[in-house]
Amino acid sequence: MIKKLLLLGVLMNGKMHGYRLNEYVKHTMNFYKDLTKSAAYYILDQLEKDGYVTYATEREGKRPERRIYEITTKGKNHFLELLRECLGNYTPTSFGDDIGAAFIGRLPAEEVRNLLVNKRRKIQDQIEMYKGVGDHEGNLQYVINHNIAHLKADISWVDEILKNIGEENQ
Amino acid sequence: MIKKLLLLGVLMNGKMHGYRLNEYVKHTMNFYKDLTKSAAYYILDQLEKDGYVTYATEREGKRPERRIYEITTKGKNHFLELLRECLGNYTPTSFGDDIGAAFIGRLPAEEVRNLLVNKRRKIQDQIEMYKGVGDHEGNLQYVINHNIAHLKADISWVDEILKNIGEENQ
DNA sequence: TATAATATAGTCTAATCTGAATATTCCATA
DNA sequence: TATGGAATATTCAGATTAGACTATATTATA
Repeated sequence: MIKKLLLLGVLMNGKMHGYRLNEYVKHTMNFYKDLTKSAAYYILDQLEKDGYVTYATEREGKRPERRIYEITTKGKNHFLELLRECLGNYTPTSFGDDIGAAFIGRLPAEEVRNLLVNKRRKIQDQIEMYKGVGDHEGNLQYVINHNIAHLKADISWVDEILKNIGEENQ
Repeated sequence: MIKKLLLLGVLMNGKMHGYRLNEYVKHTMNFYKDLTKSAAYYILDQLEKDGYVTYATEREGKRPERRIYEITTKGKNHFLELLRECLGNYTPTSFGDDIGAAFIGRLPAEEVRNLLVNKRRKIQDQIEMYKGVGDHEGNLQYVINHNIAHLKADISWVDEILKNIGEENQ
């Protein structure tokens, strides 16, 4: 559902073929990491079956054929429906790293400390990455800020655990 | 992978049958919403095939048969491996709601405002829910704090957008 | 200029996941 | 005491996903 919204949303900007769509998501909407190539192609198929998009086949030089997807009127309406649903609801997020935290007591404090320092570094790298890309066009800036805010919350969280582990082990 | 860690982790506390495992995750580890009943059964099958768990079939009264799963030594080692991996790495999170935000300009500001107010309320409800459950045993408290921190970041984020939309539309 | 690496464009299979279905028992309530 | 709903316990078919694979073109490198 969210992935359909994503693909329809990109197609709202104009026609695009599958490969380009994937590149676009990968580079411009890089904050969303849950869409793989093949899933995108699969979803485009679904969207086409439901009449939300149509495609024309074309070929450039001797490269493989490609399908230029275009959103239909029905698709535009559907996009707006999905958008309303997305904006008016809250999608609860599961954090995989919570599972590790829940079982943290199963490893010696010393080892946990080292592991968490690594985690912290990787979170910091992500933050630098987002800061590095500079300003995005309008709405995307919201998304970047959102992700940075969450990453900072993660840093604080790791620090809280590190602090607690430190105290327990004196 | 994360789901295997979760199930093995619960089984580290002792034997349990599938149904009970699901109940446990649903109630005690309710911060993790990405494990459905049937997925859990599927993963238990996998774990059994890989020798990480064994099971004994039993029946209580005339209820359906059930499988009591028990973690093996191999399983315990695997659990620790997965735990190290989880604690020492950072799993990037994708926020579905970001997709909506990215296309926010496709709806009139007035409508967006109303929708976001709804979203905000739902986030607030989640926060109350977490605060309502009270103190958890040791490590789970970390996880609850983590989730509350993220929810608060979401509230601030929504407020930021609301503020911006307000200004644009004067 | 041969060779390697990357970009283009998408397909395919096997693994995984979801939601509905099954079948019994327990409990409340009318 | 009949009846409807929740709890127990899992299975199954069909939807979805991930990751490897195909095949050519272009660019970089030695």
